[in-house]
Amino acid sequence: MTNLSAKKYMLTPASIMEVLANAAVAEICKLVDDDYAVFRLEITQSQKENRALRRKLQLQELKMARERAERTMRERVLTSPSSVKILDRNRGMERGEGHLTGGHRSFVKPAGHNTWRDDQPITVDEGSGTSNQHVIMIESVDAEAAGPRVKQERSEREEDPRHSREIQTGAPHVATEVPTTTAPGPPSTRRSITEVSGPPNAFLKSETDTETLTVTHRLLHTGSDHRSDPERLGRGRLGCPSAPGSEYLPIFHQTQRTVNSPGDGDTLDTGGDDLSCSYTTEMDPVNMPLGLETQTDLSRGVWNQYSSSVYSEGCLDKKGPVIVVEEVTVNVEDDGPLTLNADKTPLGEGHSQGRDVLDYRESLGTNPNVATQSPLHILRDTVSTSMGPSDSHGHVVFHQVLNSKDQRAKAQGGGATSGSSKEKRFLCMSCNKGFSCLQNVETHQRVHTGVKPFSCTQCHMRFAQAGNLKIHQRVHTGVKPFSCTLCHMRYSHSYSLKRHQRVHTGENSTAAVM
DNA sequence: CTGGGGAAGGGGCCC
DNA sequence: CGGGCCCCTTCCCCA
Repeated sequence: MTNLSAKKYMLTPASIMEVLANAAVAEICKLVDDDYAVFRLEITQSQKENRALRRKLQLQELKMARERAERTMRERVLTSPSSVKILDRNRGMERGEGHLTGGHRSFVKPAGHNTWRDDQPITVDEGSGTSNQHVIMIESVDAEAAGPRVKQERSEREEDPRHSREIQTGAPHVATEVPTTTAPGPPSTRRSITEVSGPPNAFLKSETDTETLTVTHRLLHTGSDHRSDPERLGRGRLGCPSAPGSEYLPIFHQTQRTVNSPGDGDTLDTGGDDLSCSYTTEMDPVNMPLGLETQTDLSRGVWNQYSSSVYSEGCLDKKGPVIVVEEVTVNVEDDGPLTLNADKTPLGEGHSQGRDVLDYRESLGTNPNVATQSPLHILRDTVSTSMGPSDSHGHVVFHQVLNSKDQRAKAQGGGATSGSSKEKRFLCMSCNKGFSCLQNVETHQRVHTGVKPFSCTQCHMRFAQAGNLKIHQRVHTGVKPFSCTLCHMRYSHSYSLKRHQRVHTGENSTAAVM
């Protein structure tokens, strides 16, 4: 009774849970033990079978070796033949010594044959080794199945990690051959660009490397790689698909978009009767005239390291990754690393406009260079409450990567922390310059990226802005739509006219003195 | 002074 | 109505 009462006393919810847990554990243990016993039985049986087979094999090989030895001895005694002939007779399939390399031996020889070779009393082959017989057998099978060339390629691929990756992914061998045949022609250039966009990893590597890398990249992204799908690239206004985690440069996206943009066509029409200027966004590392030097350096240096996490593929120009931050407090440190309060980023939440949201924690965690090198981060404060968890005390420290132009731009624009900060909701992460709308900051970021999507086919000039290209067209067309009302002077630039008119008004002289 | 490129601001249109 | 995008305008700078 005392025991019972004690038990009754112990039957608290905790004790019940404990009892149940113990029962469950016991049951699980029992199941595990049963299964384990079964498995162990099977394993022991398999091991027994293995041993038996191995023994049988050894015996058979021993028997064959003895027979061979006896025959060899007999023939030696009778005709003193060469060992090669002996081998030929015995095997009937001599394949030449060239294949009997150590590597092949090790490649095909079953590990279990070591014991057999150790026991092998036969040394008749004189150099080839008895184990080579097995090698030859297996090689012959391989050779007949795939051919010598295939075998050679395989051995090469085994040395090349890229090849091995292709093998793993089942990639056609064609992929590895593409780079070797690429010529610096337009098609290859386009393709190279496409690859580049993927990873800034491959960004401005040689086309060969780029291609190879891209192929692998695509293979690794099968099924989810919408970037390589031209139809999925952005077109039109809403053409920039959100591609979180994408690794392709937006330049492609830009290519698709701008080429098909009716607005650009209008621009060309209004700009003149010439349609010579294409709005292609091809990034030709070779032909890229001027501004891309910056991009080249950046890409070579550091961009490629963070591209995958930073770039929103297809969205460099149109839509960079956006950090949506509520009530951001911005502190600018010239050389300090960028840090971002992780709580500020609505991770996993798409932007209300389908924009990519950069997981800054991940980027920073995987690559510290992200913060210091990415010109693509746009910091945006928003009043949206649906953006995910965030506290209202964001603290962002930017790292400035400023070249001379950036400095100038900053001087002009005043940066995010100066001027009409209320209006400038969008910040360039590279120079902290604030912009009133996202489009402007996206255009601005071409300053850092060096992306010039608009190219003139007549002189191969490239421009980051379509309007500048249009104005540039007047160089070729000779159109000077701006004429001075006070003199005969005509100008292609509106501001040139305005500047000229200062001459008439006398405003210019004072400005010059100042 | 002029020619021309780079860059930013902003308006208008469209969805 | 708001946001996004296109395009024009404006300004700066350099050769």
